[in-house]
Amino acid sequence: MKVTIYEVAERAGVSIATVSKVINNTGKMRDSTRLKVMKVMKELNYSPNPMASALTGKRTGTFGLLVPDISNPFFSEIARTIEDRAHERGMSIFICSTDENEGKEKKYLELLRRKQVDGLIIASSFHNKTSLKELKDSQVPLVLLTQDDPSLGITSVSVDDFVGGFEATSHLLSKGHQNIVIIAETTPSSKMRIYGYREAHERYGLNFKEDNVIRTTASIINGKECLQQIFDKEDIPTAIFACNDLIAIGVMQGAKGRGIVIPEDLSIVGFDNTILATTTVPALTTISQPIKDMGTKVVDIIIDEIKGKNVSRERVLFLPKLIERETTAEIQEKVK
Amino acid sequence: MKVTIYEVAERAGVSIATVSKVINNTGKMRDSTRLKVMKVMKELNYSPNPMASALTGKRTGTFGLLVPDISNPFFSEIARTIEDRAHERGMSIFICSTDENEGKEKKYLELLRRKQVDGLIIASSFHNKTSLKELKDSQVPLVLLTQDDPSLGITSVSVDDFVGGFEATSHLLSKGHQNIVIIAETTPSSKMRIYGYREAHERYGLNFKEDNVIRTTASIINGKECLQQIFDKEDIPTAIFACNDLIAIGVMQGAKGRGIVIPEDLSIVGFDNTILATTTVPALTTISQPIKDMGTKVVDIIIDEIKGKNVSRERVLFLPKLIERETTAEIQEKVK
DNA sequence: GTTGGTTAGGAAAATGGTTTCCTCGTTGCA
DNA sequence: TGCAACGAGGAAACCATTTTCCTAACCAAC
Repeated sequence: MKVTIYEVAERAGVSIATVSKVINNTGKMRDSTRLKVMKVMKELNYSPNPMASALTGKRTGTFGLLVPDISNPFFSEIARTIEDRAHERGMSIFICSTDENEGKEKKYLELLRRKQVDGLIIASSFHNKTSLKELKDSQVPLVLLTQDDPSLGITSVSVDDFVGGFEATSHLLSKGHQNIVIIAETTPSSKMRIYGYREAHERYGLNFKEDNVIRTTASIINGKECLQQIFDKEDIPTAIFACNDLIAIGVMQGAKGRGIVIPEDLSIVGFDNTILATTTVPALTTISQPIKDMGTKVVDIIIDEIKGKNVSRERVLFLPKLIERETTAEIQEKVK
Repeated sequence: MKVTIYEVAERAGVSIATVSKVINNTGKMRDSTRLKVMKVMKELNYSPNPMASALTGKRTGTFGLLVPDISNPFFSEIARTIEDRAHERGMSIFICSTDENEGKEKKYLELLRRKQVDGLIIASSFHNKTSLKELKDSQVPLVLLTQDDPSLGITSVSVDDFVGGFEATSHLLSKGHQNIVIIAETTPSSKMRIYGYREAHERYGLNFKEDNVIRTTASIINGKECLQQIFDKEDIPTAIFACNDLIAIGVMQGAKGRGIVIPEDLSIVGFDNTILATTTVPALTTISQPIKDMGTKVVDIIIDEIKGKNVSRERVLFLPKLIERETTAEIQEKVK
């Protein structure tokens, strides 16, 4: 039922080898022949079977995208730009949500290899560095997204987390806050944000307190719990820098439950600038990542790698930007 | 470099035919043979090349999921449950965002056919009924998700939109609202919600006014614009039923810009119960769809169809549920 | 007119499986 | 002991391509 290369060949009065050459634009032949074949292909609305091509070693035209969780708005937003760019460039993507779980990471990697994806975009932060190294050594075109571990020497595109952490913290410090808690994930990018937080403190001549660093994983509920935890202690902060919007929102909800008024009693800065940051009341001050640029760039890079260009490892860092909305205020207001 | 069926056959001292039979669990053979082959497969960590299998007419183990926009939280949440269930059952998915755009729908359909997906889950509401019919006739296993057009006679799983519209409106009516505007999309499911809205009015002995139906497409900005539009007219409603959370949030933002207080001045009900409904302040009263159940069910159905079971057309309707939060109030409060 | 160099285009192997017969050895029964 | 029936496993065709040689035709030059 599907039209094959044989039918095209027959109709055009040539051999399948010739048709194949027309398809791939290889080999030499008379223009008249090429044109004739192309005409027939058009007539028959023929397009080569990707499975068969893949079998003989050609690309599959697909790549895998590993994210922690596609239902997390940050990742669904970036997935969308990746999807668009990929299709623009003739590729399709398999999306897998790993939940940052080692078992799933491994399983999906296995699966994607079997599907013979041409490349891999990894936005899930492999806690297991070994498997990442293996992957790198195994020749599969590979780009890290949203995480940037210099020690691995893998091409990556991400936001400058250090700067992001620095900006967020500086913003808070500039408003007079001195006791700022940072709620971070256990990922490398969070680590860099913590360094930025630390650096900002130093610039302001303040000491970095290890106690002010809380770790959790990204979810609203976790953010809420952290808030509880923080306010159950005696040393209550005046500001919180949450390493992503989900956590920030959890914090906001927790605060509301406790009758803490934002930003008067507590300033909050998030990270990612997802759609969620615009829908809260008060709207969330957050650090924005240039999602669209990042998605586009990462696709372009992986396609280059697939095509064998650009063998040099590249680390692309986009600049984050503070989006000031309504969850941060001068410390004085509180004193009032 | 990849281990093939030939190597397995050689190591096990059998022919590739036998190995194939072991893989597919077909044919007769001595248990000892089967075991031996299985042992070798394990040793070599062999798994069959899906491309080769697909070439010979077997399934590819993939299916396509067409959604309007994966960055829309409702769809990313449902995509996640679909993804999980699909992987559980050994399938992978290609996700495509159509933006409800005819050109893209067509393009992606074409693409997915070429990729020889085993089936299609369509959550994007094809305005072009013809191509949906063609699809249906073309034998590809097909399930509609989130939309349910009885006239098409295609297997579908969705929420009972009529009931949803009815519940949302009844809730508002029961709170004393008499002038309720409904902001709907131009999709079949919105149509059913409008019917529900209408039915609820009739039950309350109220007339249905065509003027109270506003149409737009799903986005925050559109919701905002609708609010403007509504309040620029002389006949101002006391409640708005938005056919999805995005629009509802737009309405809330628009209201805030105009100094309209929710729910005192205006009650709002959304639809979908996405994560967004929980993050607004006040939290959005909305109609929830059992996303997890729907995602799981749709995957199970499509797999049944792929396997050739369940040829009878099935229409699964899940019951929506009103989640009362903080954006709806008794009309009296306003009078006070 | 023969030789040699190009070139267009084709034959066939290879890719990694599935599947349809076949064959051959064993068993059951008369 | 002889024959049919059956069960285990293999040979080979097939799926839709790509790719590597080949071959034959053509032309120029000697």
